[in-house]
Amino acid sequence: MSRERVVEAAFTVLDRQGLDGLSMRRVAAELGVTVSALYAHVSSKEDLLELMYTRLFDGFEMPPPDPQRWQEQVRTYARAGRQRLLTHRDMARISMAHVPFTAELLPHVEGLLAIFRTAGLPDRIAAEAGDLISTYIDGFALEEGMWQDRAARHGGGSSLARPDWREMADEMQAYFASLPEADYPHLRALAGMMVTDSADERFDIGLEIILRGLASYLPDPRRRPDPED
Amino acid sequence: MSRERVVEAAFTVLDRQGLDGLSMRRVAAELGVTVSALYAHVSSKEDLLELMYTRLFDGFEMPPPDPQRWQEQVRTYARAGRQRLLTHRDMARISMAHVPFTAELLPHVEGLLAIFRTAGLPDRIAAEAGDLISTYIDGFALEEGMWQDRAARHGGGSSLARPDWREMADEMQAYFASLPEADYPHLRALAGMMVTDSADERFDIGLEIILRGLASYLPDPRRRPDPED
DNA sequence: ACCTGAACACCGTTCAAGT
DNA sequence: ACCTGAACACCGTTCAAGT
Repeated sequence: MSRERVVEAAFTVLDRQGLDGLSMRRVAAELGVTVSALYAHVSSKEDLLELMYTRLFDGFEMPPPDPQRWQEQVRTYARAGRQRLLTHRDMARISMAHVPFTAELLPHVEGLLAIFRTAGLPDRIAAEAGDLISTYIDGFALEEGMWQDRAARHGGGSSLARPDWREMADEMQAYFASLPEADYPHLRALAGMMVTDSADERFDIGLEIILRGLASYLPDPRRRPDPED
Repeated sequence: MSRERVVEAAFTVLDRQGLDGLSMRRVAAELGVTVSALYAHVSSKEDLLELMYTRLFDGFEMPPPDPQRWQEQVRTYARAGRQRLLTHRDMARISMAHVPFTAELLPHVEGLLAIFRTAGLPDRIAAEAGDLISTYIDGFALEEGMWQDRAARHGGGSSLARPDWREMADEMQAYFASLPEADYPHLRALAGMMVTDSADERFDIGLEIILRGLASYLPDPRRRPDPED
């Protein structure tokens, strides 16, 4: 049956039932096989989850570091990372529970550190930068997934129905608008854009904050100047 | 028996067995009671987890925003957040699965946004900044917890034994040092500080990167100048 | 080499029944 | 008002047995 087919079936179950509904028994059922049969190809559920995690990086090559374009390279890496996490339900939760220090994933870590270090960032900053943007990618995708789940649950009906964003956004708007003005002036002031801004925009803004912070550590003033407010 | 006692017992079980070992049955056993008895005080396991999450913020007041000291206020908030997450095992995992948009937690969100907005950050940046540092705190504590678990498992013996950091660090050092020099120059160059630097230092460095990024959006040049590399 | 069947030690949740 | 006991529909993992 091969490891590959087990992983594939696991992704199918994951997309249908979510991580909480991903059981070895359901994966086996998806393959038309008994549960115990899985253990010939996979040593445990955790092993299977790690295979799924590793799968995420398949076919994604790190570019050779270009000091002149380091910010653009990081942007590309981060956006691709988020997109990969969005290809399967609850994938961010799986990603957060793992660390890329395995043989297959180390080249990616090395490639990211290469970008930071050849850009001229101090070692201590470069060492932390990798963790920082990885955490950002996972964390953002995790929240995104939580809102999608919530919208899907509210939107009733079959689990195949895609989330009803309109209704969800209106509901959040109404909630924030209902808060006492005296106690929540800032939350009310920002509620609009927190709800209406697209996730892509918001992702890029957070990314830009981190990139500007990193750029501030460059010895020569290659840092981006425009403080467009 | 009261909700309070149930939550307390849940924390006891959590610290002993971790989140994966936290079951309603064990919480009941801790209280000397049948499982079904819990459902008189708590509507579900998810309800209990949410109570634990909310508990984390108990007794933590947000300071009135001071535009002159906004960076220090954010540092204090972030460090306190991480410390709270470290008071119980796997607490970061519980935190990441929840969103602070409940009645008890909204004042904290408001307080954080207040600091960013009165500091003079543009609204779009302020709106994203809250998520960004919350994600950073949770993500950092999550990783920290994973290393602690790994160290505890490696350190054999009873589950009460605190992790053997020395052994763990040496092992990681050896692992990185064993990587082919040609393929992993940057990882090898940074391995030392990734392993030896204290978690407190590393947390502050990541926090500083974010703060510098935020500061770059201030209209007036209150941004911190020193590019100490 | 690969799969089945049965078993073990667990889960969260519900609900009638007791006090 | 609070708890028990039993039941239901699930889990991950192991292991002897079959082909």
